[in-house]
Amino acid sequence: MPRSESAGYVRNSREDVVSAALRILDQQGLPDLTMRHLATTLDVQPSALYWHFPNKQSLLAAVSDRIIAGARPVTTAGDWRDRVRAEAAALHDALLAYKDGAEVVSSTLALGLGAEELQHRLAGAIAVGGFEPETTGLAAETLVHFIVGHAFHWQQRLQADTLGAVADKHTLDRQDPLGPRAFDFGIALLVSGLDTQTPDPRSRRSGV
Amino acid sequence: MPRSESAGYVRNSREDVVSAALRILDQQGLPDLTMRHLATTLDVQPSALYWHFPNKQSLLAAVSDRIIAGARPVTTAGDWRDRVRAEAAALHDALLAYKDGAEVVSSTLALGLGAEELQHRLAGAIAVGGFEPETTGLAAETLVHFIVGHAFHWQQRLQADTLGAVADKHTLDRQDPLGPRAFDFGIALLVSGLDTQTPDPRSRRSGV
DNA sequence: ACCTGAACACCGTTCAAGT
DNA sequence: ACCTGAACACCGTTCAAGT
Repeated sequence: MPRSESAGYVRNSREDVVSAALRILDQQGLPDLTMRHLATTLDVQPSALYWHFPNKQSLLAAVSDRIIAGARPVTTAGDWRDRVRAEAAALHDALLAYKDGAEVVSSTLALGLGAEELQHRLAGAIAVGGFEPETTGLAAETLVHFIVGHAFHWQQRLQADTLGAVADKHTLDRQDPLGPRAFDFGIALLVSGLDTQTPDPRSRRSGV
Repeated sequence: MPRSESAGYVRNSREDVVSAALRILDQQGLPDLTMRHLATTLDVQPSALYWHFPNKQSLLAAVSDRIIAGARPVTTAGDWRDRVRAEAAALHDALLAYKDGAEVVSSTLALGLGAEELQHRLAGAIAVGGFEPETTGLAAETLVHFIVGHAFHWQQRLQADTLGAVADKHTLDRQDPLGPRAFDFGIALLVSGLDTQTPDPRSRRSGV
């Protein structure tokens, strides 16, 4: 919350701005997250935002970081496969926790402006399996592309369904009856593909 | 090319508009692909574009379809694994053939407005392996997310490097020394994960 | 069948100045 | 340390009308 002091205007911290941006994102969506709209909800002129951030893209990067930081922590129980699955699920849920969250993170990630924690958490889980650092990094990158791509796609379908006034209750299931299963399947495919490279063949598993 | 006839203005077909859009995309990039700029290059008022497309999003969907249609055909030689790898490589190259191509296709795909050929081609290759239709569809979807996500990320890094005036010639390799290998690795991971589910276990392979 | 012309309701960003 | 005020250079989209 912005603290008002002796100045004749509201004083916001950088974190206040990010919080307000997240509120707009969640309640209205990315198209309504404009610098002007954001300024209005903060009771401030649009130009004031440029004291906190050099441009909109870096504001979105900060928003991305907060979305990823919201991913629940994961228990360290189980082998590397269980941990990868748990991290993947936690990050997936974090992307879905805010409207258009996956899209924001997707673009920030592509621009290389943030959200590195996504990859770090997955790499940490994979590393438990004792893979080569290079293999670990490559596998984490692959998982990131899948997780973000899936969440982006899924979130859009959810919203299209919400907006479709005429659509009966089963439209969503018909256009992708595999919706929720697609995520588990993709993760299973990647985990078993990685399993194929386990440094210790004695612990290798078969089947998905 | 637009044909001019007896009317007092240029007459463009829908395909002329898409071609002009692709030219802007490739030469200037997505941020410069505005309806107003596009109209200017076609010697037309912005409002004229709305006779061909209901909005910008559907124009971008048509652009996406053309980008995907540009993917080279693939030989039908080899088993399903070879075909999947070949299709994946062809689609990857098509996404990279136009500046910001992956980003355009990514958003179109998420919005469910086109680019279905991407998934169809991959599903066709996977189907050669004789998997259940549901498995085939899920695997194709997983591949699409990875391919598009990787291409998007990679394309942005390429351009960031091009723009970075001060960056020495090895900046790109340093920020992702695994760049070109990441794609092959991801595809290998997915193919071997899928291999794990081969209906005929006698043809199963091990190792990546 | 395809375009003009004019308008509406917006954008992101800069910069000198204020407190 | 954080904001105002005013401006610049843009956007996508609509709609009645023209040929």
